[in-house]
Amino acid sequence: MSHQLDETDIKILNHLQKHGRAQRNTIADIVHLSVPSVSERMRKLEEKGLISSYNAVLDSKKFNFDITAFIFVEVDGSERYPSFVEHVSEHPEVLECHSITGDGSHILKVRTKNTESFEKFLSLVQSWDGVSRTRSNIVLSSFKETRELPIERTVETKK
Amino acid sequence: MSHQLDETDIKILNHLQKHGRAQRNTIADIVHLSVPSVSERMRKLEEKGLISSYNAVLDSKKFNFDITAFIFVEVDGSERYPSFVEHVSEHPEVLECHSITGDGSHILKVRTKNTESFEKFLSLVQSWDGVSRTRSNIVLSSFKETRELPIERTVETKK
DNA sequence: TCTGAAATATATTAGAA
DNA sequence: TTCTAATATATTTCAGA
Repeated sequence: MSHQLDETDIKILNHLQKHGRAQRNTIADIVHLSVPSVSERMRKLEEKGLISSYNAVLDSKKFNFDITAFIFVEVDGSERYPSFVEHVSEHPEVLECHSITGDGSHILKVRTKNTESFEKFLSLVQSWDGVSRTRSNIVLSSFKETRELPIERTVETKK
Repeated sequence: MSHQLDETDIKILNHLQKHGRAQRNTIADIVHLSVPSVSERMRKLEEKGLISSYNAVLDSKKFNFDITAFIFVEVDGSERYPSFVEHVSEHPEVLECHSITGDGSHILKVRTKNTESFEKFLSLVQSWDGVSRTRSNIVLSSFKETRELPIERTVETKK
């Protein structure tokens, strides 16, 4: 099944990607539609699951999360992947967990308050069943960090 | 300067991290305060910059973004970092760009529609001044992907 | 800071084109 | 799908504790 989105839907989505709490009348002005029309479109976009969620993004620095790191993990034996992923999901300091091609089977993006808590978490990861090696890259500075998708009019969406 | 957040602020922030468009009366019920009190607290949290932004998160799959990859880039000579970062910032397929410790000077998180567009972007990166090497890890599957911070009551925030 | 009541703004529903 | 008008909700303002 394939959704068809027009220019207006794209504009609405692009505005919501940047302004998640935007009011319907603000969006109505932008797309030159009435408020009920915008409401109806938003409802459909949400219903179809095109919008996964709305989130407030907090300022990491102001909450004293000083360490961001990428950890490459080599988990030996794919039969151990599920238990690894389960461990990961229990730890909120893990912002991302992906299985990847190339060296290492998984990459984690981790955020902690300081080097001490990072080191502690790293040790924990290394203690998990199947974890044979890790390699960490600590972030020194971040220039861009977003989840905004570059969607366009010509984009055909599916499923 | 140091902010002092109480249990109620934390609850509000945690709810907004998961439900960015939550209404004030819903939050008021959760924290057992009146709506004006919740409004006032939200206003302050935003004003202090603790909340950086509110965003709608779109479903990558439904928009046919099939490729997510991490690219390690080695940029030779730190005097070339600024031009590299500038290039990066012009490309919306780059979701993240960080300078890091260890091998490679930067890591990019990139999202494209398909392998073709990824390959094209990778070639472009390799053509930028100062880029001497890249190493890519393509994401096979993602188990967790969030920007939610694990904030708690005891957290002392600063600045 | 908080609350409740009033005023205002925003969102939803109904009905027609 | 869209609109306008009517209704319902939500938010803000403000007086008072």
